[in-house]
Formats: sequence, C-alpha cells, structure tokens
Amino acid sequence: MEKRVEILKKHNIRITPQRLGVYEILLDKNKHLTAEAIYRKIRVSFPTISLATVYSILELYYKKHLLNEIRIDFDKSCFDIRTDTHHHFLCKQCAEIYDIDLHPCSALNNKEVDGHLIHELQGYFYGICSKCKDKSNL
Amino acid sequence: MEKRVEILKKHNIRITPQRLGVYEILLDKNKHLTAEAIYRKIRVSFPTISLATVYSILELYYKKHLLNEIRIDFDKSCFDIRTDTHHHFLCKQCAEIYDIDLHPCSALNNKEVDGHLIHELQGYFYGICSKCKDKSNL
DNA sequence: CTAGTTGCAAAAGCTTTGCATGCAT
DNA sequence: ATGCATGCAAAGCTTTTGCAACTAG
Repeated sequence: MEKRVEILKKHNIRITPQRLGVYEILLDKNKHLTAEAIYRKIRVSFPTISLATVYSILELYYKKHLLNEIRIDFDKSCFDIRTDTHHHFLCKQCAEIYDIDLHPCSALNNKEVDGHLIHELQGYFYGICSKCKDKSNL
Repeated sequence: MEKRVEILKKHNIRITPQRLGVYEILLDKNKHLTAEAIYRKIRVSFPTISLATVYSILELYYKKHLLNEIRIDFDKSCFDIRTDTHHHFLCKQCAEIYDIDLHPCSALNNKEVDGHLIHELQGYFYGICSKCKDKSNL
C-alpha cells in the first residue's frame, strides 16, 4: 500500500482521489499554499472539483493534525504540511513565505508568562528575502 | 491645546470629531479592539458614523504609524495603539488578547536568517490565560 | 473656498453552509 | 446498503470602493 494512503488511513481518513490529490500537492516542495492555489493545482487532475471541497479537505486534515494553518499574509490563510515546531518569514517584496527553523522561545513551551500558560508560539517574521535582496543589488 | 489633538496634528492628520473619538477609544486601557468593536463603542457618541469611516480612520492611523494591526485571531484584525515592539497572547478559552513584553528575538532585528533580512517579528502566543486558569482550579 | 472627510450602499474576497447526487467501504 | 464525500449555488463575514453631501482649515 502506498505510504500516503497508509498515513491517511492511520488517521481514520476515508480515501478518495480528491483527498489524495490535495495531500500530494501539499507534500510537494513543502510550499505554503492558499486554498485557491491548491484549487488551481488540483483542477489539472480533477477538473470538476469545487473550492468548497478543497476547504473541507483542508479542514479535515487540520482537525487530524496533518497540517498547520498560517495567517502571515493577513488576507488569506496558507496551509503547511509541516507540523513540527517552526516559524515563518514573509517577504514584503515578493510575498513569498519561507520556513524559519530558529526556536528562540522553545524554552517557553508549557511555561508561564505573566501568569498565562503558553501552549504554542507562532513567530511571523517580515522583511526582504535573499532573492529580492540579490535582485536589488545587481 | 489637548495633547491628543497635538499628536494627531504632528502627524499631519486633519482633526475631526470622529477621528478624535476613535483615537480615544484606542487609547482607553490599551485594548486590542476589532473594527466592529470600535464601531459599536463610537456609535454611542456618533450615532451616524459608518463602519467604513472607522476603517478609513484606522487605515490612516496605520499609515501614519500611530497603531499596529494584529491578526492573532485569524478571522478578523485587531488594532493596537501600542507601536513599540511587543508580542501578543491569545487565550484559547476566553479569546482575550494580552500584551507580551518579552523580546526573545530582538537580537534578530535587521539581521539575517537564512539570507533573509528581518525587519520585524510578530510573536503570537496561544494558551490559557491566568484568569481562565484560576477559574478551572476553583 | 477647496481639498479632504463622512456616510451610505454596493461590491469584493475569502470562507462556510445546505442540499442533492454520487461514491467508498 | 448506507453513511460519508463531493459539487454546486448561495450565504456569511470582514473589509474595500464609489460617490454625493458635507466640513475643517
């Protein structure tokens, strides 16, 4: 049995071609895609799929802890198949999102700050990415 | 002249009663209010004000660096009159937002990570706030 | 006086919902 | 066989836009 199918089954997810398709798109290059972007990609293989189905699949995966939702770009959510602790960087110029693997606050996990119990930290970094920096230095 | 009027004038902002009203609401207790919440509050003094005007005032203040927009609660923006570096905590139970004055990453400002130039970090902490913790321990 | 602001209504964009049809197990 | 997933259309929310009437300086 395929590994991806196994993983989904392990999470009690009923296998459908659409679900496998979304899963593969998310796995590909670990990108941070919007629902719309996933929709555009999956329509190549499933021309009749609807955006509502994409959202429902994403919500299912989120509830099963198979993906993370990030909102670094305020207007719309992006979906990230990496579920281990990491943070994100948004380039103000090209709007590309990068993973940031620093863990400056890992010591805070399940600790208290001002009496509040910290379960999780999402670090959103903003700036200019390496590619855009290189371009402007030409 | 009132201090608040002075501040707005210093930023080349034309004074209107609505603009003063929104500014006062934001200053009051340094809360993190949604546009809708500000709208509900200001309608007490200006019953004919529209939500579009509230948004336009908030956008003006944002452009003049008089406030920060935060999106810790994914669905909607909150507006914060504090513009110095700090982070935010969202209680998963009561949805209250608190300021977090830790600066774990201040050393990263204007430094590079993976070749990306960091201008700014927004830290979003999630967990259970002190009040909710106390309640569940009764 | 005149440019800039307000208020209203309508539109835009992302996301969710309801429901009939169809499919996985 | 049957409960669940899909696809479509419509609705829901937050936020933005266009425009005529008004107002601050």
